[in-house]
Amino acid sequence: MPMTRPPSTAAKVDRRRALVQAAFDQIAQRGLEGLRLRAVAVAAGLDHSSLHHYFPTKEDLIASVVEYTTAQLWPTLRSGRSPADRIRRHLRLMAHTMRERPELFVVLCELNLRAARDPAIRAIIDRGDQDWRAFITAQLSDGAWHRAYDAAAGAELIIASIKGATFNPDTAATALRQLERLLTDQE
Amino acid sequence: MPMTRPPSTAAKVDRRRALVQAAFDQIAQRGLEGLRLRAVAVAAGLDHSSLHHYFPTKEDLIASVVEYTTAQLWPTLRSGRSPADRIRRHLRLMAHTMRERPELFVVLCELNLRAARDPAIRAIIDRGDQDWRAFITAQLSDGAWHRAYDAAAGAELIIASIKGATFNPDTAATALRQLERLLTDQE
Amino acid sequence: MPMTRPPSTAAKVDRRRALVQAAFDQIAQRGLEGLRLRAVAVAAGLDHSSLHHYFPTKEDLIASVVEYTTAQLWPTLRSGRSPADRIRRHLRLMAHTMRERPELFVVLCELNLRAARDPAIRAIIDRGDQDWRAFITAQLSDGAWHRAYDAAAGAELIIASIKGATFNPDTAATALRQLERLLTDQE
Amino acid sequence: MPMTRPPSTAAKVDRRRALVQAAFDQIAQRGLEGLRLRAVAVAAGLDHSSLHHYFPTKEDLIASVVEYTTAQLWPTLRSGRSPADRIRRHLRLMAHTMRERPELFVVLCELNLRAARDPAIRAIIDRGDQDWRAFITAQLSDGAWHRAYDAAAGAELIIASIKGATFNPDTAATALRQLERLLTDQE
DNA sequence: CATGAATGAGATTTCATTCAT
DNA sequence: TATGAATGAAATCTCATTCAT
Repeated sequence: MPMTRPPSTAAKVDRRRALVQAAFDQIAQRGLEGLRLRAVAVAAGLDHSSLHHYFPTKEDLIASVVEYTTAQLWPTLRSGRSPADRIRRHLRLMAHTMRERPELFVVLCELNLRAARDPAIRAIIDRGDQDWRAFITAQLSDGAWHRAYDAAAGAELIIASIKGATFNPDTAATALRQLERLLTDQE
Repeated sequence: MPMTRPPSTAAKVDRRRALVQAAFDQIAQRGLEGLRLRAVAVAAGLDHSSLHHYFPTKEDLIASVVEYTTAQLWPTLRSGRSPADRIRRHLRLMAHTMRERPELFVVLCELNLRAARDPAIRAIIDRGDQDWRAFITAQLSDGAWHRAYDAAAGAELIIASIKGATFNPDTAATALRQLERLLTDQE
Repeated sequence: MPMTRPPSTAAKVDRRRALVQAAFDQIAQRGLEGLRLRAVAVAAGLDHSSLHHYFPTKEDLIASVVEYTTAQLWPTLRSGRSPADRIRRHLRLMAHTMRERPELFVVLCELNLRAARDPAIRAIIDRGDQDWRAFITAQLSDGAWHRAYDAAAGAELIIASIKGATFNPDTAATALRQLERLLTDQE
Repeated sequence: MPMTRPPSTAAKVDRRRALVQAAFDQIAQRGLEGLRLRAVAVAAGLDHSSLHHYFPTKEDLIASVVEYTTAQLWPTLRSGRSPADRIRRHLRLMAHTMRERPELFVVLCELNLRAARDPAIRAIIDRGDQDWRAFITAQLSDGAWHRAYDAAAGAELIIASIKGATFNPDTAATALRQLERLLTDQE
């Protein structure tokens, strides 16, 4: 029983989006390992064969999920009046997001892990990480950080803490709050 | 006529160990997702069916790998003369191990991720984490840490940093060194 | 807003021709087994769905390829002043064509093979074979051949030799030249 | 309902043979294009998954079919008292086999055709062809053939005729008989 | 105990074809 | 008329697991 939907350009974009979203959800629930194209297609409301119309291969779909996921995160940057304020806001926003949208970090974690073996994913993630790193380093260099310290090293610590906090969602906010305190007490 | 070697208890233990080690190696190389029982059996030098003799199900084998992996890490604790020294040593030892035996952390990462969906693995890992957490908290409470801070929160930060540092092996040492500096400068 | 060109009859015929030619090329390169309608359509410069407008089903397209292919071959007959000369020319022309346009024979071979299982194709090919057989038999009966021999049998031999020579393009000319010598030495 | 059969070594060989035979039959009936592993497995009386136990990939199975098929043919050589007699017997045996076991030639034809695009098959077939060519050339050089002619060229003609005769099973015997007459009349 | 043959469930991918627009 | 989205059927291959031997 063929369901006919308006195949306008907008619809095509919607379909792609729906598929990516569905794939994201699946990864969040069952992990990259448990990602099944059939399930994704069903969740997006179309035949598993049609999925290949939009994403010829599974890797293509995953790549889109990587882009989608990282894109969700970076808009959280950039707000705040001073460098120190921006770092503070960033840490809190991350902790907040971990509570509100834990899937985001779960999926990111999955992707980070696979990136270790998949250059294609590695590339996309690295791109995002570069921006992230640059942002934090800039704030630290710009006064959010005791001059005696190395801004780059500080950025690595912040990034590591955030990534690692993901593994224990319950205590993530606590850990990041402690980091914030440690950093601001240096000023 | 197949030669049946007398399966002494020692030999049996050796076989199990070999299988777990082989599984660990496979996970390190190909990820949990790429873990194939046949490959494990071959690497351990026996038939894939014999593997089921020692580990009836795949999950059983993985559980043993979890135990093996965590067990590799905790002996690294406990050395050092003062609490602050023990924390310092711990951080450096972790950074050192990340360089020397990165597989340990790769595998741990894989297992941590799966733990999110697998209660059995979750339990084993949590057990290890408890000890870890307890050790760090103890040192922090015991003077390794500025009194104004919360030892438990500090422990969470340290754990998160270490776990997260795994994702970027290149900058792991830098990040942890920075954390160490931040902590010790509080004294 | 898609530009709809007036599909004049001439253009329509051209489109069909282009499709058949493209299909022929595909078969030559990838075999009947590797014939993909989408690839054909792309090669002919139109949409895969438009192809179905000209050839409702894959079989229809193939049938047209059969006709096209056989049609390419028979014009090579008929020249020469005497029966013996015509046979000689025919053999040489065939050998020559095998070198110059090997695809023709490759495709013919593919079609011959499928003809064994597909009556529709069988019919078209047989029609061509009949003319071919008749032509050769006529020449042989007409003096190109030692009277003691059976013209029909000779025709079968010639046809078999030519078809079989296709399989080894390198030695095709050699084989056919030998046949020619054998035949003419009988005169 | 698991069917348990004696998994002796002999049985294993039998199973492989059965699978190759079944594959051969399938190719004879439906062509290489129509070869379906499931159908082969069913015809051989086992699960389609078990087939992969014996032949990891489809190509492996096909390779075995190529060997099996060519092996069926060459034993037909070598009998006869004189070179001329051996050639005569060879041609008649071929014609006879074409009538009695036409599948042999159908399959060979399919394989020859695919050999044009598949080097692996090409290699196996070429090996057989070399022996065949050598045998015929030897007989021709050895007196089965008028000295004025080139033995190698004669061999090519014979091979081409036999291969080509396959396409028209009805007239194959006629064509080959005519070739025989042509050759022997040269003596 | 150890082995290898066997299975069944399932995953990705391909492709001819159809249906609205 | 031409397009591209959608479908369903099917095909190859993988893998954990089980069962005789």
